[in-house]
Amino acid sequence: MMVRKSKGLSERHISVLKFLVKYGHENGRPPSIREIGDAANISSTSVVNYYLEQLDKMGYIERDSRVSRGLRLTDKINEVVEMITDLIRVPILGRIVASEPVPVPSSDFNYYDADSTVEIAASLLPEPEKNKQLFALEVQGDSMIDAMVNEGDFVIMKPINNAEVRNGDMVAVWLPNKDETTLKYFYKEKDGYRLQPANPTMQPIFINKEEPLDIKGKVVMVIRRLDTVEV
Amino acid sequence: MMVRKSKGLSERHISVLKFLVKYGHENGRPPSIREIGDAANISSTSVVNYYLEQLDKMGYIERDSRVSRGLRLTDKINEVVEMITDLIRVPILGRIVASEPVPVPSSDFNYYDADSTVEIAASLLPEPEKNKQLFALEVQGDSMIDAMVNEGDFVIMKPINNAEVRNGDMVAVWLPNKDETTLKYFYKEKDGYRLQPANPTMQPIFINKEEPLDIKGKVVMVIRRLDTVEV
DNA sequence: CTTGACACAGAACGAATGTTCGGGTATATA
DNA sequence: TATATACCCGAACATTCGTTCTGTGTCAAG
Repeated sequence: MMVRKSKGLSERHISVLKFLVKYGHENGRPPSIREIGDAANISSTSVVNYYLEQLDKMGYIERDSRVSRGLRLTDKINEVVEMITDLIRVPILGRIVASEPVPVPSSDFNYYDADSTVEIAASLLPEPEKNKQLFALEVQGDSMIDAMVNEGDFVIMKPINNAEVRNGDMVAVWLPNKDETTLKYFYKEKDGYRLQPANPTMQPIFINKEEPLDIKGKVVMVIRRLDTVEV
Repeated sequence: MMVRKSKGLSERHISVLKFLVKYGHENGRPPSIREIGDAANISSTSVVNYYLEQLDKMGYIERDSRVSRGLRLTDKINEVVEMITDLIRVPILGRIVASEPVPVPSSDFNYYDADSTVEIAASLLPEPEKNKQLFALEVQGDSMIDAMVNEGDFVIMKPINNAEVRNGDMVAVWLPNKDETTLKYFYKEKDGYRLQPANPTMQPIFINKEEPLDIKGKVVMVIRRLDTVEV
């Protein structure tokens, strides 16, 4: 039998909320009661309704009577977002500094220290990025300030090479001629490449076709931890 | 009778798309066929279906057969966003510079030059801000750089006074003691106020309770025009 | 042991909703 | 004039869907 919790959200509440988030994300509309039942292994529509009433009273959703798919998640789900979001653990491979090449995942070996990971919500990632081999780099110093990225931030990257890059991607680039790593928006142009800083007050770098340029990865996310109290 | 357009979107297509955007924004779910009919003055569900089929073929929406509210807007609506979004014309009252007080709308007179306006999509504004007396200021120089706002940007503001400001608002403040206008996040603290720059690398300003401080308006939007080609 | 709250199933009902079909009108084209 | 096409209506139909009602089993408090 199911374990009964005295207060708060039971497993069923959580699995319903999870499904509401997932379904809405995938379909752009709320699910029907029967769809919720299928997903949460509830065989009776009345029981689904029973749980939806509770979630309504608890303030997690709002319902519209007699309207198909008439429910809406409220801001309160943010309070339990850890319970309902699927987290992806991304290994922190090292640091990113202007003066050094960025570490990249080794293809043949897959050992990562369990401690050095960051967790990111899968729902925040674009679909194609989800099950890729993502990795994280901690930003050291303020040398990435022209990418609006600061000391202590984590840059989540997807490994891609020079052939896979597309215009407008923010990429980590190693410039052998300058011995420099940089985070820039990438644009291919007539006679070479333009690397555009995210900070609009700063000037782009132009790279000739002949110059070497080594794209290490595409930035899919930047995380700035704010749990430390700021004055 | 209705004017027939040979190609592209007719008035009905547009009014349907408009309603899809509006309804989805307000209710968090797509409308039913009959709801679309009511909004677009189409009396027959079959005619609504007829238009939805066309919008589907044209790529503006995707449909799921036999599913209530089974439709979804695609990215292609962005191509016709000017046609389907309601625009609000906001008067440009002048410039904002660090060394001068900001212009504010005069309450007794309401004449604005028709040329000096910016148009913003109503859908991008929070609901309560929509029908307020908004005004725009063009940013001159780079003195607002610590608010991540640059030369040429437009700052859309809602006039509010010292009593209406709430913690976390980004506000335009005139500091008589310094003869300075600044854009900062506002926070009330024990013994005064903290004005926090949007740029995290810059330091906040602390204002004592006794010091004068004149809040001119709340920033509701910043517009950076990118239609001019950048090199 | 009785009682009542809780969690659940199943069925039935009616309203909401998508689909389909026959028919109608205006405009343009051959 | 004949014909095709786009646009539109109303009605009927079949699902989908939300709602409601009856009943069952568990468990803790009295």
